[in-house]
Amino acid sequence: MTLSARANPDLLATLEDRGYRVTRPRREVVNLLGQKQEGFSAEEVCAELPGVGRATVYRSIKLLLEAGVVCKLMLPNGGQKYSLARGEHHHHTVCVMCGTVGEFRDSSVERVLRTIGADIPGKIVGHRMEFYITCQDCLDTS
Amino acid sequence: MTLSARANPDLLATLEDRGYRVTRPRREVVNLLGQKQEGFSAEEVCAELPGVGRATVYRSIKLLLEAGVVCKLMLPNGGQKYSLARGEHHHHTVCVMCGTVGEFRDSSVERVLRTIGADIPGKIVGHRMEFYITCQDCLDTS
DNA sequence: CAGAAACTGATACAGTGTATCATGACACTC
DNA sequence: GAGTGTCATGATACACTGTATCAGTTTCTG
Ligand SMILES: [Zn+2]
Ligand SMILES: [Zn+2]
Ligand SMILES: [Zn+2]
Ligand SMILES: [Zn+2]
Repeated sequence: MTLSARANPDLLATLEDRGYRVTRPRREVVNLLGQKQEGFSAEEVCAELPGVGRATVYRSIKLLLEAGVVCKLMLPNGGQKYSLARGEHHHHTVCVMCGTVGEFRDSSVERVLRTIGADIPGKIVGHRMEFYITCQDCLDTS
Repeated sequence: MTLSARANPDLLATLEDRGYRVTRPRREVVNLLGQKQEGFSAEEVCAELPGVGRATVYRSIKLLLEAGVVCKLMLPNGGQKYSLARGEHHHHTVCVMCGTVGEFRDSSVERVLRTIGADIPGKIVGHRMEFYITCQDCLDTS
């Protein structure tokens, strides 16, 4: 298994490559996300970018999601967070105490998932997997 | 892997055992859910039970969730559905076309997940996993 | 049957995301 | 560098799912 740490992709270039215009609001969103090492919520981004409309923040995140450079995480309570996708297919851990997001890759999971997928009737179009944890910091603090 | 098919638990008895009162609204909710073989949304239940208040429907589903006899599913778009939990730990498939929910168990996944969990710093408190599919019916129809 | 405790449901609220649409900014050509 | 078509913005309103409140009702226990 790989606990990740790798360089951020150039989010702005990703948008440009996909034919979207480079605008001030998009630059601001993308710059902010580029700093964020942990997961973030859309509202959090809105709050930190008062110069960018809420709708635009949501739209930008959606574009980045579709481009595959941002991923969406589901929390146990139904909430959602986002996280930069640095590189290849991976999955996430979320601390249920503090919300910190981690990332990991594991080829054996993917292999098992492929095996299961072969037994499921119909066509697999994707999968989701998250670990809910109490992170070391939260364990230490309590 | 096991593609499931098994008897429904007695939902009402589950609530009773947990010290909750047996009331008409709860009976109605529980009876309806007992029929539902596929996933369902909370609003769908509300619509089918005009004699039960919306809040009560949500509250009842929450109690059944906590009791572990109902599970929550996350859809790719962030939506949520629920499904009866017939028996032991399992995971779900959701058709992205028609929304039909399936269920499967697989011990090798769980084994791999335990292995990964051992490498993740912190304490694992749960996990989530869903397959998104296009089901056979939807494939046939298109 | 009486009383305490739990439950209900109408309503209002909260959180997250989307639709609308008039206005403004971008990129490209000349 | 100005002109122009198209795309993007953001204020607002809306949609959806779930929760908080609270007066009034039902259930259970004794
Ligand atoms: Zn995977
Ligand atoms: Zn933590
Ligand atoms: Zn289907
Ligand atoms: Zn599992």
